[in-house]
Amino acid sequence: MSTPIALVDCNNFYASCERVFDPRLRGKPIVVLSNNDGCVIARSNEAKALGIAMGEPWHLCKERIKTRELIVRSSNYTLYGDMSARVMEVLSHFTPLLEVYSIDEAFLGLAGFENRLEGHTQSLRAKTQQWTGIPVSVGIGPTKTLAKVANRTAKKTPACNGLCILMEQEAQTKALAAIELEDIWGIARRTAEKLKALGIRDPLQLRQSDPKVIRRSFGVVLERLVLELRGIPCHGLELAPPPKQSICVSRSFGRPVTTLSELSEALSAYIERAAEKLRRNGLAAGYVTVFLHTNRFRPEEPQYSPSAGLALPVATADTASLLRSGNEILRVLYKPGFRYKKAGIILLDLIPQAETQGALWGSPDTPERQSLLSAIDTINRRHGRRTVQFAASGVQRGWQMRSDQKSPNYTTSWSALIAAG
DNA sequence: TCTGGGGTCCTAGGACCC
DNA sequence: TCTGGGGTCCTAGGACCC
Repeated sequence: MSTPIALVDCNNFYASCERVFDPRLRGKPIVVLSNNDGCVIARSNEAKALGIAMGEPWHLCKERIKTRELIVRSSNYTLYGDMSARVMEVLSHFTPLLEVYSIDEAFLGLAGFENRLEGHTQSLRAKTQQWTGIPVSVGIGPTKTLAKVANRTAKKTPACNGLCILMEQEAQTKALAAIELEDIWGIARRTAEKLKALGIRDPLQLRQSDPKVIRRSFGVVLERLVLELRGIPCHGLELAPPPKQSICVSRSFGRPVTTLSELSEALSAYIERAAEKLRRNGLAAGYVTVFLHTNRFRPEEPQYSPSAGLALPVATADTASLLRSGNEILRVLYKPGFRYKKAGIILLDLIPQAETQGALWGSPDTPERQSLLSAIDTINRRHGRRTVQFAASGVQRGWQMRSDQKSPNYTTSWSALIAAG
């Protein structure tokens, strides 16, 4: 038998968190709203029973649902993050093989528990509820995809008592027969439409289809999904969180914004937050992207959704540098005459801050500095953006340079560098 | 009037290098 | 000097997830 993988998922996580801190909410319909109280992002079972959909715009929902019972909360991510950490801590007592997959989900490797899956897991559920106040459901299968299916079955089937085990093919077939293509992890509307157009209408047909054919039409992602449905693991547990590749701060505006100065004010606030995130993670960014959006829910209005990026001469976590670059991009993107509804900043090319020992920003703008920048730029273009990690020791005379393993030619000589550039 | 925010991975094509 | 193949990088866009 293959190693069982469990998916532990907190039930109605944000709503359950609110309940932990306000027990009067128990048994009542609760919804939690997104930023600007824009739309519904969590619902208690009682709210689901009222027919409130995930992601439903709140302004439509409150027109429709007239129940005075309905309790509404704005989201409180600090609280949810804290509760999440507590839940994960409890789960770590039940296996060393723990992958924190999202704020409310974890994959657990259950090697060694094959003969007592049910007892071990029900004990895990009881302890999590007892120690954190958060109810969880568990699905178990030989692959992550089947564990996801099992978890969904556990939640939707009261007789499951919060636990569904799909280690045998017969049980897998039964569970897959009861769901739609769109219920499978990794399949959303577009892919489901395309599959159905090719005659693959349900999960069992997908499981039977030829992985190589699927790969040609849909790519490697769906090929792996077919294999996972057959019980062949393609996605292992990631026990250590992978390093961040990007940091994004974006917001919708409460009302449309038209002027450059208002956009700049908003964007600058986002950049400051992004720079704080960078520093908190001990990272520096080498590339900055800015984007704008008009209101996509107003197709009758002129639409404009530009974005542009800028490579920085040296990776930095300095707020002032990032502000300068971000606003420079914004001035290029901005066109008057549009009603902007959203803006954001994305920081990319993240490297550990320890690798940038200084910055060129503070140095005098001499011709020598210009030729150094241009030489580095050329080398980085040729060998990859991060080939030359630039380091200025600031007060000391001259510049030092470092290279990472990608660099074929390591040098500490500036004249050699300029010649190479 | 009112419709979230923060991510990842993959693909495809062109540029460039060896 | 010519040729081809293989590889990486870059960018934009699509699709999906929680």
